[in-house]
Amino acid sequence: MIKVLVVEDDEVTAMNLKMSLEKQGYEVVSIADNAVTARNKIKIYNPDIALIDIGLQKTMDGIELAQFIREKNPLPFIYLTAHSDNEMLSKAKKTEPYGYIVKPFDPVNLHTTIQMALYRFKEEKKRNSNINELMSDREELEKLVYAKKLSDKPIVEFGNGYRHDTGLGETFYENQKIKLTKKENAFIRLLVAQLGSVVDFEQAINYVWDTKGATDNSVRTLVWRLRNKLPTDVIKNASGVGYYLEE
Amino acid sequence: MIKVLVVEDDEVTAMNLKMSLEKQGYEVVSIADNAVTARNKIKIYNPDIALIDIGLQKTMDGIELAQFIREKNPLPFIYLTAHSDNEMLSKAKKTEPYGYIVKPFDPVNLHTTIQMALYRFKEEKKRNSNINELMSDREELEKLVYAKKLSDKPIVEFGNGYRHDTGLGETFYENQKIKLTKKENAFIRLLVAQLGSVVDFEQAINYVWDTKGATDNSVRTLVWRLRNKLPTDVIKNASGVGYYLEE
DNA sequence: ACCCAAAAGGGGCATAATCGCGATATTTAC
DNA sequence: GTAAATATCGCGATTATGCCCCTTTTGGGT
Repeated sequence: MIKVLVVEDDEVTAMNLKMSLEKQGYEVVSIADNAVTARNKIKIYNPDIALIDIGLQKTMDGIELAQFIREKNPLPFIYLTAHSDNEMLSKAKKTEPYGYIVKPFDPVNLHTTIQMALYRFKEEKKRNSNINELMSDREELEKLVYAKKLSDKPIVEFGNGYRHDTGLGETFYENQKIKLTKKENAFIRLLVAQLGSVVDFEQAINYVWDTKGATDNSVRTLVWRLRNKLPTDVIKNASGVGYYLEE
Repeated sequence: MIKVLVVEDDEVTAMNLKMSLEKQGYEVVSIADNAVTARNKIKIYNPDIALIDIGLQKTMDGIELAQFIREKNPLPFIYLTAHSDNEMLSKAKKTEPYGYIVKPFDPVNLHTTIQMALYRFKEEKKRNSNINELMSDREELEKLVYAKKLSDKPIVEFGNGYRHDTGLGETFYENQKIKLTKKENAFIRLLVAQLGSVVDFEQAINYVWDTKGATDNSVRTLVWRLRNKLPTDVIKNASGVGYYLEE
């Protein structure tokens, strides 16, 4: 049986609604006379649909209640109204109600509107879950692309048997990866980027070191360590200038 | 001015509607007394909204007209009805009308219903274009993935005795499945996808964690837990860079 | 909605790796 | 030949990592 929550502060209207609904086979789980109560009742009874008097006076009006429902507890809702000024209308339409009934209500109209609202809600839910599926699909793809570090950046060859993958930022000698530290890697990247020309000290310091900077000797030490890790002698020195890679 | 098409075969009702609408500032571009005419009028006048008598007698009834509108010429439409049996109701709700008015209509109700319908239609249109954007986004990613042939190699071997099933997302050591948590699995997937190169911290965070992100320490802890579950030492560290799998 | 167990996050500290710098040897440029 | 530039090393400082523990968050089951 379809569970209906009635939110209406006029007792007479509320009872009329209740009777009319019950006669048509609906179950009125509760009647709330204000928005706060309504929120609680929704949590407790988990109704299938709510009929909301748009002109509730206390604490929060019907429109705010509808916004709460949209955000926190999706549920189809139908507005009940006695009259309607333009301001209220423009607010009400922003909540995209599932139906709208002008008092005094007609029982048949009530039934029809509820049925339509239930149907639309069901369909929208379906559509939303489809959309969510698509979204998570898309995210997975994005991650896959990211994981593979998809890049059309080139692989540069140098020395004799060296390969540097610009995308990965890694260096290989005869297809063997060379394990380097962060700064060593950075320096190699710089040398590769400048393949064919000399990297001077200042350039190296600016590129490899951030903020603090370093001395020329730091660069020399770095080169020394790097040379120890590279099987062959590919890092050449241009005396008085800097370093370069053998092509 | 908002252009309204009235589809109504009872002349008296039609004229009443027209007058009421015009008094409220709408422009009634045409009145059709049957569905076929209505279809043509829609093409000619391109109305903003249609009011459809649900009980049209000739050729095609209002419901079928609504279906035509949904499929061929999107437009918000509101049903008008004098009475409603259950069969008609169940058909009508499947077309998800933008509004529903019981005759005899109340002018204020008419206005309100039209405003709500127009608003909802506009919002739905926006949402749909967002969805379409997402879909085409996704398609492009898919193309990229296929172009780079990323989704190949269902089973990857590494370490010495490790096997990772890309499809299942499961990892085995000597044919023994290793039970891992969600994040552990995600990290392994990333390592496998990057087999042969280093996964840096930033990449790990982006891939394994969603939105919220994580700190480097989270990654380290994750690696630590993972290493506890793997019988041998296959996850290597590249100091200052990240982690990689032993091939 | 509630509870409980598993999973995840993050702090702290010990250990390990990296880095910077100075001292000294070696090479290079002229 | 000599001064400047560079290579080489070792040691202490700095930084990164491993490891463990405790707290918070998740997620499944009733």
